[in-house]
Amino acid sequence: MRDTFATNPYPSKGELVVTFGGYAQTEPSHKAGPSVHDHMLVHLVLNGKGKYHCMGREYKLAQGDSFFIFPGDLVHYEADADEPWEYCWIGFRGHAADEMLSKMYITAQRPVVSGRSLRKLRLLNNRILQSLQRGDSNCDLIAGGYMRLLLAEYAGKKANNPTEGETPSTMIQQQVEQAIRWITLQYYQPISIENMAQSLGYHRTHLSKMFKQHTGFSPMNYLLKVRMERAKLLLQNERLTVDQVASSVGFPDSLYFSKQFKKWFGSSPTDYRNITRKRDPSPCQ
DNA sequence: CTACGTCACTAGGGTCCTAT
DNA sequence: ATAGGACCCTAGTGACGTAG
Repeated sequence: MRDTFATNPYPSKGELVVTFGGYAQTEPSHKAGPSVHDHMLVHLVLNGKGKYHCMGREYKLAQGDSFFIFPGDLVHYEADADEPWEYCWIGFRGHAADEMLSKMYITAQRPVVSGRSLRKLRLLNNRILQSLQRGDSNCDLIAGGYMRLLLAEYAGKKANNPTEGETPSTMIQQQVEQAIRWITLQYYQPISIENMAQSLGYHRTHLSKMFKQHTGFSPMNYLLKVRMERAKLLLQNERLTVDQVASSVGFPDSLYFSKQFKKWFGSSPTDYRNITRKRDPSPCQ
């Protein structure tokens, strides 16, 4: 099977909507991220090995394992150098998805699921991908249906609830997670770390230290990362000017935004837009 | 020992302005 | 739209103190 990517051309505003899906046989040590997503993602490892980093923890994954990515969480993952993983993924959103996952105890603190039938998971992933590739007016409905079956498979016979041996997340971890949520919800507004620390009930200095210790990023860098990832997505919308994109991600000054964008990605916003336009002339292929 | 606050210092983020 | 320079202020960080 060749590397594949398909988007849902008619995404509804339903409670559980599949937005895109894909398949890839990665190169050795291939890296994705660190990045923040504005939707949920589930990856199923079909073959090989890799590592997934989420909330400051590392998870080693192999065939049959799945990992979830939650909106607003900074994550990265990497294929094994000797046995790079082959995986498929589904992007989805909707308030029901959140609820379903938390009922299964699948959270940012417990993002990995093992021990489910690889055959069934692979089949459902394929069905979702095929329905997106067909791209007809029913694909949203069909993909959404298969997505429910997929989540039911993850729910499985035995719940994914915490085992006794595992330690619950500490107060500090919870505060850092709260700070991350705060940033991902407020990134489009002018944010001061002082304000954020105050609203979370901590001293600015202390919060910065905790944040860096748990995420590897300073709060300011993390905020910048969230903004830049979001800007990259918005730039794919041809109807938005650079100025509009800048103000949508919390930069009142588009000049300063351009500088930061170039510093972050190595090309200016307009260059980036031109490059992606050339590379991917039709958004839903 | 851990969690948190305070202080002082420094790097660089953010803004403004001008030029292209 | 982008680049570059100047300047001010904010954020990051290390060292140290305090409370439980």
